[in-house]
Amino acid sequence: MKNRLPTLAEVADVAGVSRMTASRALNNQPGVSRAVREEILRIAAKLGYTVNRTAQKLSGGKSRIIGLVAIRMQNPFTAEVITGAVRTARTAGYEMLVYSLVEGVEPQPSVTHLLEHIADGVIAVLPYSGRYLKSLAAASVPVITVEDGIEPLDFPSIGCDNYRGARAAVEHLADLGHRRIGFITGHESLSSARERRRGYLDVLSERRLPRDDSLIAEGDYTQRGGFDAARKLLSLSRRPTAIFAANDDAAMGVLSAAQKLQVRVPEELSIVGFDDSPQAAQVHPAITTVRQPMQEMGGSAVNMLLAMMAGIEPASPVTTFPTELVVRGSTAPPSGPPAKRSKSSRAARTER
Amino acid sequence: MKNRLPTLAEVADVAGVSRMTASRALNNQPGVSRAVREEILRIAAKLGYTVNRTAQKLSGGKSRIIGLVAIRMQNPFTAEVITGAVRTARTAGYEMLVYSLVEGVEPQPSVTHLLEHIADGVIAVLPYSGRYLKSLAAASVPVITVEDGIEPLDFPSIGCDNYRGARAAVEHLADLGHRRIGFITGHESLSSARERRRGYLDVLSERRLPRDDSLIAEGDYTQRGGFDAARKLLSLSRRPTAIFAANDDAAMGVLSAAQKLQVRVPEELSIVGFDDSPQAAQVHPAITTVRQPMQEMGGSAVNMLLAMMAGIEPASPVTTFPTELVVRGSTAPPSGPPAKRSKSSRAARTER
DNA sequence: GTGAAAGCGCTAACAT
DNA sequence: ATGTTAGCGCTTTCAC
Repeated sequence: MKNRLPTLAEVADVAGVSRMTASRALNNQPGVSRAVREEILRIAAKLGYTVNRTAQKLSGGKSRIIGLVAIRMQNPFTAEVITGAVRTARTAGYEMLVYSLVEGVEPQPSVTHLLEHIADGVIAVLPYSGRYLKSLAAASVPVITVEDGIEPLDFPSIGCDNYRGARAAVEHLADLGHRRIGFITGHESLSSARERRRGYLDVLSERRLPRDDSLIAEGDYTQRGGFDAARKLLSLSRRPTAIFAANDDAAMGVLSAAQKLQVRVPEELSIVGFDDSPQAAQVHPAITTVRQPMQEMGGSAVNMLLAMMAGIEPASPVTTFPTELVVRGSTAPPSGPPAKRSKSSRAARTER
Repeated sequence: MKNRLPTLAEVADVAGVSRMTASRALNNQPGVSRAVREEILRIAAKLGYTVNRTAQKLSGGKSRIIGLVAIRMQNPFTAEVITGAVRTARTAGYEMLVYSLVEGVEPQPSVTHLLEHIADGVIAVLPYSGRYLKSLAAASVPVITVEDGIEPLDFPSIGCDNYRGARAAVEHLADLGHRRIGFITGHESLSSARERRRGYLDVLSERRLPRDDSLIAEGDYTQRGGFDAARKLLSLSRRPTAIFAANDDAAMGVLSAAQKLQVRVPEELSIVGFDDSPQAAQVHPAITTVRQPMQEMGGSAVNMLLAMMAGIEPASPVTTFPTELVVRGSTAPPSGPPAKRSKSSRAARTER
């Protein structure tokens, strides 16, 4: 623990060359003879030398580090994005460092300064709010945001098609024959939440399904929020036969609530979520959901960042990934006494 | 994005002082008149200046950054430890940066070099295997490990009392009157898993409960592993009336399996987990578990690291936190036809 | 191919 | 109370 880490100078000394030669050899740059280069590499390995990337950055070079800020890195969406980003970054020879904001702990005035000093580029997985946007736009290194919702802003960002995803979810339920479809909202301050709600409402009116505001319950993208909202919906005198939750965490809360209230899923209640988080596939019944390719989105963020670092601005600031409905055990045609099935249930069968 | 970040020199220039004076003012060091100090602070704020902590570190000072390496930062144990660590670090004026290893992606030869170059100390949340231990022991900055299992090694580490925790879990089931208690193991390469198993076996023999190897199923601390193991246990001709899973993820897998096989919990099957992960409280029924204070453990790691950075070695290398049984809905006395209740169920009542 | 000089942003140590 | 010098580990630029 008191050991100093080996430096370039030490490697150079042992090899009997200048630091520049050692630097070139270790960075795969031309201008070093084969023999000398190999000798240097051997010595570096023996000494356990690793370049100090912050010194590299300080001296005007690249650190080959990508920074990532996230607000709650354990939430499934963020975690998956990070995993995808780490994978792609490492493959490209970059390391990745995460700066995690924790609720209730005041961060730096600028959430990116720390990473800007260290990294060559920054990925922000943050709710796309004005609070953070300013510091992102003024950054000294390329920044790209990954969000499950994208405002049409002039800022490089990656997201998914929330509106169509939500439509697919509700259409699936309608196709199955459901007519009373509840909705649990996300954080309405997020555009993803507003888009998903819009998708829900549009399908309702297109299919001429009754729009009943009591079927819309406030959620906040958390499991607990989904649980509470579902309790409300399930205690209505005419309760919904299906619930579309704005994300998988909330959908899992719905499932818990149903189990607690002894409402059988999917027989008495169908549930659809959004995200395709790993957890959603693990519960029983597994949750039908709208998949967004979170790992790919993280990987794509890295690739775009790499391009931006090379001076290539993205063709379009906003990159939208398509979503895909994943049908699992939590959805089925309605079957309780209140449901009247007719041609709608036949439609379901043809579609699937 | 092309903006350079303001530097100390700029602040000093605007204030018309030397860089040293600016540095002293910004770091709350003595030797600056009140008036000058306030002026410098004002200017720094206006310019949006933030100190470059890597330059601070490079120049021989402290970066006031704590690094944390973790192997899968989204697993509940790690995530909770990180949250606790971030909270404590920020409170102490430190920033925290996470280096996340991802399965299937080869990391640097030394997993800590990168962080050692940046941080003043490193917290490792890694399986305590020889693979990583070497680089930790040889680090250039203080390192402490947080693990759900601790080998008795001469290395600063924080863990919990897995053996007693496991005992409490199994005793709880025995007290309730269960006699056929299954166990789903963790990764047997981890000492936490071996300790929990030992606790299980010891209680079995102390209580003179039948030891039946078919009641022990291999798990790996994952939900999927718990699911598969539970399927095996639940398809035995004489299946257990209770299952103790080596952690909460596995316990949630057991719950899924039970629900899939229409085995009612807790009426026909009691389930106990380990960790008290947030998720375990959110499912239905909520899972009885052995709580280990993960956030506190993370915070404690930061505090000990801070002390070590100040030259104070921990009194004992190993810090063990106590565990606590948290009884929730997933456990109840056995009641199915196979169970014969007698004095054991009475014992349960007296104890609880 | 190889090396010397200068400097990135900052702070100890030593001035004044 | 304030400034100067030197140097952290590295890379750029410009020699040879």
